[in-house]
Amino acid sequence: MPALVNEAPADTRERLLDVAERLFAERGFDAVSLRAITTEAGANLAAVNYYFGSKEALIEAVVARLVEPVNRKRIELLDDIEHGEHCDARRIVMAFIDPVLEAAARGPGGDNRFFKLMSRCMAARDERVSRLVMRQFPEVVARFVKIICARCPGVSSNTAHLRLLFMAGAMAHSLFHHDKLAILSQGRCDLPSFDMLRAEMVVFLAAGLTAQEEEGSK
Amino acid sequence: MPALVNEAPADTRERLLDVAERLFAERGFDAVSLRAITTEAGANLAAVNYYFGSKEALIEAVVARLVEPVNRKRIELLDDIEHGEHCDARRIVMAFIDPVLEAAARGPGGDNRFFKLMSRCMAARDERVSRLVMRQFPEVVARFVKIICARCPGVSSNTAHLRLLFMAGAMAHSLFHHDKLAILSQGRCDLPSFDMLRAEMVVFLAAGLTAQEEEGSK
DNA sequence: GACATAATAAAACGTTTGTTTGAAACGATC
DNA sequence: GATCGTTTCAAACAAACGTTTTATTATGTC
Repeated sequence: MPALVNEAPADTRERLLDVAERLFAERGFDAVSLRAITTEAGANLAAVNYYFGSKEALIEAVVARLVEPVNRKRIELLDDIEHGEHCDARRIVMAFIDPVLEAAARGPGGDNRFFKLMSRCMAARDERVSRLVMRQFPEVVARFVKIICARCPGVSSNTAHLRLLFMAGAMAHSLFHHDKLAILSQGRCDLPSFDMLRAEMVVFLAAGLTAQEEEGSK
Repeated sequence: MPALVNEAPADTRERLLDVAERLFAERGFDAVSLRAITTEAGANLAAVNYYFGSKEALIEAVVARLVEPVNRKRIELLDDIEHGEHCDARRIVMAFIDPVLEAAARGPGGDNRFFKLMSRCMAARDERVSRLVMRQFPEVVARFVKIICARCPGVSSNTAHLRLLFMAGAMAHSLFHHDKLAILSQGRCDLPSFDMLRAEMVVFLAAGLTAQEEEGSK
């Protein structure tokens, strides 16, 4: 028994989750085989089905472990805002994106695995993940819509829902693809740090969130 | 020979592209087998490899046929703006999203296949598509960045690149997932029509595009 | 030390996948 | 009408997949 050594191999179940999380983020759910996961985790092929029952259940476990604390933190931040007096739109935006950045910072630095997996979930084109996400987001959506309507003058409930959708897309997309800016810009754009990305996102999204519909103009 | 009848069966190659486009949009590239495509297209399994060489090449052909005219139209609209005198930020946004909506309107009405496939490409988490997209977007990115810098006071090139990323994400995400608003909002949100979605997007993105970074505030 | 339970291991299962093959059918040209 | 290139077809390929099974090892309990 390796006792209390840090970086200990942990138990198999946990190792499977860790490896699966990283590989799913890097390559997507379909492109990662159970063999790739178990091999890299130093476990037997049957281990996934032993601990989780199926690959689908493993995906669910990975996603839940990832999304749940983020949404919990979001609710916390919204509580803070609601109990405060004045409220910038920026704070609403930060309540949306900061828990994601924060959770990512807790993981092993350097890689973007958290971002990638997070945005794979948020913008899930995969029906399995989509169903799970659909279950975990209504509460947080309702809370955001409520506070947007209350604090952003002239924004209806329908508009708030749509703007939330825009925010989610902008965040997921930019977190996932920001490193591709080098190619897309043909080297003409500095790669943004996360602080930079966050700051730019807050400005952009807060402006969009509080935008007033103008009359006229095609 | 069925002569000049409309809705004629067209040639096999074209039918494969049409079916593949629809199925890829609905289920994703990995989830669609060549057997599903060829069966639905009334062709033999070997037809894909006969006409395209591989499944990957078929994907490339589908995506290229889809993205190319959209980006060409974008360039056209940017030309119009550049030769005009005054320029709303809204027109820049419309130059970005309208070609997508327009191309979708040309297809068979009702289904969202074009949106879905388009956003599968734009936000491609699939490496194959990603590479192709990376090749087709730099030109249009450069043009948008140029015009944003020129017409939006105080927006640097770096910021313009990021805001373009936000725009792409917001558009792709909302076009893909707008129908899920019913579940996400638990029925509290009316499903937006495309006109509605477009109008809301223009307001939101134009505000974000021209946002000024404020000093202070955490 | 014997026993029940949990965990790991190796092997095989039945599918499904993309791709290849070789022959048959078609269409036009000389 | 034979011959050519093009297109279709049925069949089989090897590889990879998720899952299951069966046996073995480790762990903790009485």
